[in-house]
Amino acid sequence: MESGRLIFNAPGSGAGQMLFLDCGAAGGPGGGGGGGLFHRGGRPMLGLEEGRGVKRPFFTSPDELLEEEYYDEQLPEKKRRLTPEQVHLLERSFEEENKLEPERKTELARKLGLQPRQVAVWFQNRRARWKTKQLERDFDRLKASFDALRADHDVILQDNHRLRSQVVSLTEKLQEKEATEGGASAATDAAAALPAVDDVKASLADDVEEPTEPAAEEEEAAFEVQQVKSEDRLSTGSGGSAVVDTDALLYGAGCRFAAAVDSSVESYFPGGEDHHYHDCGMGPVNHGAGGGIQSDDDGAGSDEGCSYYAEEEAAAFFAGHTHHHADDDEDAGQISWWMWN
DNA sequence: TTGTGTTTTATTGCCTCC
DNA sequence: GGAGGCAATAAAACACAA
Repeated sequence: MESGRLIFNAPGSGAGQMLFLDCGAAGGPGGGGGGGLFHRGGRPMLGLEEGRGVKRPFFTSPDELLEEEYYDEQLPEKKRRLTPEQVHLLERSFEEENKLEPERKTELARKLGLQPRQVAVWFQNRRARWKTKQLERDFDRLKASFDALRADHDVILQDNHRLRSQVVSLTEKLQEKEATEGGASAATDAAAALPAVDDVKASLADDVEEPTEPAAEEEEAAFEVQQVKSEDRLSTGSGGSAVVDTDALLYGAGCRFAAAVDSSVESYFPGGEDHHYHDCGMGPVNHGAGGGIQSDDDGAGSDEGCSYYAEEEAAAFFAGHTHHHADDDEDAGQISWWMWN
């Protein structure tokens, strides 16, 4: 499109209503923005004159718009919004397929009375908006997962504290008896008391999920170190048999969190070599390979890249913070930071 | 009316793919 | 090298509260 008369749709006048604009030799505005379309690398762009000083209301009656005089005097102005009809058709088209092949672009432009370039720009901006929304949805899902997991974690912590107290009091009782009575009768009592402690251990061990993923060697080592630390803290008697490993519980929770995070974010975060978002679910409809929205649970095949970030971060977070569980607010702050960064 | 925040339309520059 | 995509950004249009 060279400079000259451009066909433009009149806002509020329906898709078929055209406006004719006088476009001077378009000098592009410095930097982004500015009104109208200009030439860029051979692409047609719309150039609009500036500074007529008279504004036409967004919705103007068709009668007004049909008056040639009106156009001549009022129209060459700033950028103009598309009509609701135009937007509706564009939205429908976007729902069908969020990418625009040249034929479809031309056809849409013809139907809407727009420049193909305008259609392309609209799709581009629409994809950007969709991506932003998708990011928000992913964040909400992630936050919900985190909140649920945190509640779960709090319950487990409370159980843990209660059982620890139980173990300590039983141990103390045992030691008292050993000290006061001594001899065979105390040993008998102790033997009677111990199964209860073992039961506690056994029930807790059932609660603790084994890490299902083959953890990295470093993480395993860290896990073992923390396990030992926990045992050290608790070994007040009974040969350390009464250890309830909070860290193991948290490690299990961490794995569950990583799994939750993984399934939540994989719909957005880019994966593999191709960083195009559609590989992680971009697009309103999945039209064959490489395009459109994926359902929430069809990401299994593409989770190599998509899940990496979340899983690693979550594992690192829990591995590094399991012994800080007393300070829950700090943890919350850190996980929030992680989610925002 | 005016100031301010949000949305929409469009440009620019860079990148990737063919 | 051209075409097309995306991120960042500008600026007009719009919404809304004071």
